[in-house]
Amino acid sequence: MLTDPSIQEALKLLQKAFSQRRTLILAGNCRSEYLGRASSTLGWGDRLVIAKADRSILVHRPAGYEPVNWQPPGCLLQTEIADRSELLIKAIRSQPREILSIFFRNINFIAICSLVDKAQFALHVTEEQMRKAIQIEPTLVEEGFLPRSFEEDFGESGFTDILGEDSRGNTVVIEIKRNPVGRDAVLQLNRYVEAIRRQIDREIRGIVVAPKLRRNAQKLLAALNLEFKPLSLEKCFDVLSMQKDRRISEFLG
Amino acid sequence: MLTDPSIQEALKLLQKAFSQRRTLILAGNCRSEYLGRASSTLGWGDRLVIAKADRSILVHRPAGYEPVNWQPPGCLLQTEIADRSELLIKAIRSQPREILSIFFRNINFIAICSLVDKAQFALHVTEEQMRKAIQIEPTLVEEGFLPRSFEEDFGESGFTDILGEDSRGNTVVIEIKRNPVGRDAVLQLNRYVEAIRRQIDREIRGIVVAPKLRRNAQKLLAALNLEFKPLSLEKCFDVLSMQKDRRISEFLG
DNA sequence: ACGTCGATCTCGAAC
DNA sequence: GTTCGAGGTCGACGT
Repeated sequence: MLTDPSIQEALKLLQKAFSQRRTLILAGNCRSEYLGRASSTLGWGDRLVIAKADRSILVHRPAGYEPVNWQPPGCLLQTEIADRSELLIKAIRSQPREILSIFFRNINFIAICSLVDKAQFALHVTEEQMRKAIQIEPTLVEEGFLPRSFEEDFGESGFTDILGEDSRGNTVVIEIKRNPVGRDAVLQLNRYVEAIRRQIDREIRGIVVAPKLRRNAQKLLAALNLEFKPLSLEKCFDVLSMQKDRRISEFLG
Repeated sequence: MLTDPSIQEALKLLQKAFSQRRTLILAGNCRSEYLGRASSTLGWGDRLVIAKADRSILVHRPAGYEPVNWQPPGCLLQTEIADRSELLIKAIRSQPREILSIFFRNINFIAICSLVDKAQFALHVTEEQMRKAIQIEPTLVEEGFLPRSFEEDFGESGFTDILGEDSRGNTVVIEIKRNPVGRDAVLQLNRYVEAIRRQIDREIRGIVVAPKLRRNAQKLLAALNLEFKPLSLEKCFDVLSMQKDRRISEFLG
């Protein structure tokens, strides 16, 4: 940890941090250039730079969620003195070829630390989990629904989320979305249904399962003769936690 | 700037930072919970928390480009003591309703600073700029191409990038992509072309303009009777900088 | 407010 | 390696 270091002191510390694969936090006045998939320039201003142990690097402005410049994990991190008085950090990626250069003319502080984080991140109620909930409890779609397969491949048209049959034996194609459904998802489902119609000469129903159907997609859905089944994330969560409880009680005897 | 502060010291500093709308950087051992559009939990580990003056907050693990938890700008930031010995940071957003809770049991350091950054960020050669380049130099599409309108609305099918005519007076629909084109973009163009065919009973050509056409999209393109015109970002950049030079020389007289 | 679309998207999984 | 779809996507722009 250094406060108001000279460029020379900073250089030494950064080289140490990079070679030892430690996490670096740096606040200072800098400008930056990026050249690669696109190109960008950013003039002088106070920013925060974070270089992680996995050799990813982020440049954050004092506002906004997203970094203004960055390089993904695995890049090559270099540092040197530029123009005699500026500290230059270069982050180079080779595939695709991209270079980020950050020039500092003043440094507020540098912090170097070794962070240990082995914890498991768990995100609940994703589309995958909605599918599992339907697998456990097919009536979430409708009474008598019978799932036959999950993530079926249909060649150039991609995948359906669930294929099954309704109580009358009709083929049912299901598209699951965790977010309110717009035209995109309806068209996507339609492509699957069309692809299956080309293969099977039978009655086929297409159902979008999601928390909500957007108003602008309603007409399209009707025009394509598809259906919508509302399913809340809370409901999925309930089904999944019930399953979990059951597994625990089975385990306990 | 505080190193190894007590929970009480940290609390005071954070409350000051939040009320004064300053940038906060904090490294420590924490766990977190998120509930909102989805829900997530993350166990104990060393992480970096950044709370900005615009009341956005990021939680970074020691690896990866993306924050593991976050809250976008404008959220409500609160801090308190939880379970007698833990520092709790709550970040609450109301639309949509989302709550992020971060519990610290140890704090390595806290840095608070006022960052000033008025610089303009300039990103070069986006799709918008490719469109401008074609507007300036229509032969980038083909000899004799005549742009008629840009970003034309076609109701439920969305927008075309450029509408125009070729040298024989045929209507031309153009879809611009800055990245290699896959099936998605081809299908998107096809939707536009179909939508126009429904309105106009004339010969219509659909052209995808992009740096590259992916192999998997070639068959689909041919099957739908659409065309591909390669256009590199460099070429667009040249045209745009030439235009800029011209504007400067016009300005100089 | 909602809807649409681009992004240096990132990330992961499947092939 | 490439390709593809999901994301608490974010952010910008339009209605």
